Amino acid sequence: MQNQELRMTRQRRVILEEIRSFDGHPTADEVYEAVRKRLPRISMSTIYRDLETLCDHGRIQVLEVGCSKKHFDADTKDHYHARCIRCGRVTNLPVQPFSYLEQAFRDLCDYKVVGHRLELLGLCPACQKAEEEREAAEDITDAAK
Amino acid sequence: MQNQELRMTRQRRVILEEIRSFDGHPTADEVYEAVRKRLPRISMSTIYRDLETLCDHGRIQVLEVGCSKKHFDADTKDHYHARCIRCGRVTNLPVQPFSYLEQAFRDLCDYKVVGHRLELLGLCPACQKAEEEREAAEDITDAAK
DNA sequence: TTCAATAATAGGAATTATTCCCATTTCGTA
DNA sequence: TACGAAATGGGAATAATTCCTATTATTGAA
Repeated sequence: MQNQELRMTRQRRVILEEIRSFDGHPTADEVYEAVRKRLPRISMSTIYRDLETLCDHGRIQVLEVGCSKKHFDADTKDHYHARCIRCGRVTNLPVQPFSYLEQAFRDLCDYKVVGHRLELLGLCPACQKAEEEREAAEDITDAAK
Repeated sequence: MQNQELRMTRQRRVILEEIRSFDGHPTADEVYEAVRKRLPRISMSTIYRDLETLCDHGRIQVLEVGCSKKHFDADTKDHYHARCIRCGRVTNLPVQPFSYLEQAFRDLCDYKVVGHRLELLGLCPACQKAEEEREAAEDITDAAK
């Protein structure tokens, strides 16, 4: 892959723009919903096909985080992510990847190491807030008994 | 969850035994194939249901590695894994998880951190071997031209 | 330009992994 | 042994993704 010639069709341009302006890293259906507002006739096949094409041409990368959906990232440099265990939101971690880890782990297994992934798990700000409100509501209910 | 009373039915016992004796950490369908040799009438629903039940009771853990399938691990202590990018095989990494990472990353994002996952990516021994053989075969083909 | 070859798209069917539903079976205990 | 609760098997439903195909758009040669 990675041939020069990537036809920048309207669909591909909008997909790329929406991934770039997304707060966090969207899944395929989040890309679809965003793009659909601008190109109402776009189809899910085009979303998936173009996401793959954009990956092949190094314009985006696919994040395989520990959940069932793929996430897409317009920043193609290697970096770590935080993932919300409640809503699935995926956000960048501003740290340089620890390249020495791969060398250090090389002797711990018989794999031919080609990379690593590090993922922080937690509650995103929005879900923390929802959690707190839920707890507050429960306290009121408990107190009323 | 995590109630005392877990009925150790024949199905559950065999599922647990097969996960324990598996080389690496099997997916649900690998568990199914293994268990089926001993209990030919077992159904996929039972596999999934019992895997979940065993998780709920802390007898196994589910590994959410960066791929579409869940893997199951009879070792419920936190640990890191290596995953083969070719065949998907998941194997333990004999290292203590770096607990300090979570504290260190806490200030890098606005998430309420509850854990982290580290995954080494590479080629497992079997896939390395297959790769080498494929390359050797290609060399012969090239030379014959 | 105009036309043919090529590439991309929309829409829907197919596939994969997983979950859900329900009638039947099994188990623990009264 | 018999009853009620829990577990099972089998298949339908769901979710994410991939595949297929007829139609549409684009490119570049005449």
